[in-house]
Amino acid sequence: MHMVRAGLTADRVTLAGAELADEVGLEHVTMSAVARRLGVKDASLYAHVRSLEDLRGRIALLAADEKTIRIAEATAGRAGKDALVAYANAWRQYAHDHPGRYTATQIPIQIDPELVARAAGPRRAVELTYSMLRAYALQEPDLTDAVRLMRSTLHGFTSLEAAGGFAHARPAEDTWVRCLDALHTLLEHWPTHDEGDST
Amino acid sequence: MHMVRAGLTADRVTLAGAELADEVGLEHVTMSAVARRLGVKDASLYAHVRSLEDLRGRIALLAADEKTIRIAEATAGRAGKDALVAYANAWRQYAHDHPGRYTATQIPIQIDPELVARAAGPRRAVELTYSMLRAYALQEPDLTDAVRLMRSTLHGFTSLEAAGGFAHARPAEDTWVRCLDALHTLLEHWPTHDEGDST
DNA sequence: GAATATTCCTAGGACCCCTAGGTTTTTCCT
DNA sequence: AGGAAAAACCTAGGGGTCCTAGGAATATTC
Repeated sequence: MHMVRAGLTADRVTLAGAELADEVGLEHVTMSAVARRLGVKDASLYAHVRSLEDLRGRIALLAADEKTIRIAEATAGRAGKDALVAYANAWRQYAHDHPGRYTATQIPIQIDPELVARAAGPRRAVELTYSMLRAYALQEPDLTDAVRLMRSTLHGFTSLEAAGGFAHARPAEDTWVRCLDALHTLLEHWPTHDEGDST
Repeated sequence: MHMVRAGLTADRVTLAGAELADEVGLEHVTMSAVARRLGVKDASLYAHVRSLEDLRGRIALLAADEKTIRIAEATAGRAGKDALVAYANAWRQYAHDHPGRYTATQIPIQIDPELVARAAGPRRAVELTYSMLRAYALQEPDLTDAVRLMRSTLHGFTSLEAAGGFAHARPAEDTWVRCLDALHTLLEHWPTHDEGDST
């Protein structure tokens, strides 16, 4: 007659939501569905998670953390083009392995600031990118611009690829390799400007 | 006593949905909300639009058309870096002016094929990109790769920018200009490979 | 072992998607 | 012009979702 408890926790709820997102897509992650997966009534989740919006934010933070860890492991001990390729591949691979979690990172975020503060992922990710680009010896503000270009390109590519944006004519994989080559060359010959515009 | 009709049509419903998306975000575009905006009961919309999913698809196609037209107008009569900058600015400006419509173009699309066939937007967009890059005299498959890199970078940048991905330290506008410079130089010095890898 | 805090539940309101079938307006045909 | 046919819009309602309020069962703490 002992009713055994499910042992819920904010993290366990978030994880269930993340798994569900990878399986059926983030837009189908609902309170009811997560509750069903955990063998619990939907109302029970609200003791651990403020709202569906909140749950989505937590999934996004989880994904950011996981992605950062993967990139850190992949780039450890590498430098220059080696590091660049490892960084980019880890990014893309994470998006492939966890499509639902990855799309969670794209949503215009409205997350509890207190949560964000505790999550090391995003901050760590920026540091990683900067140190990965160190080999190219760029000076500020070019370094910041290069970081942003990197993130834009990687995010754009994986995002378009996931949405089926590349027709089947040429394998996305081949384009990916060439784009990394191109980024590498670009970073080596970054067009530095004198601050004064000639207009 | 004449009940005046709203004069609904698939296009008018789509437009109302698109406007709503820009105002309150695509995720808040609901059948009921669109119906309210049109002064109509939600059930009335189903005579013109198959479902909410269908409506979202139509908004995405509308956005693709509009964006393509803007880019076409902006790049008309330009070539080389001029054309590149005009193309990219038109893209980014559209995303700024119509954030809801723009995010509609990002969703992994599941649209009625018959609708897609009638919409000239996407096809036209690809042609535009190819002809814009013609000035750089790339040969296939480099041309396709360059097109994909362009789209990835532009989409990634505007998407990250919209999501608030760039901290306030350096104005996004400045980074944007530098990125366009970088893309231009990259396209001029595209790293062509001999087909055989030396491994 | 009793008091307290926590976990999970039931009940229910408000909203949303979508279908079925009826009523009113418009269009079309002769 | 008048009637038939088509289209536009409605009401009614089932089933799902999010979320709150408050109650019952289980852990935890002293």
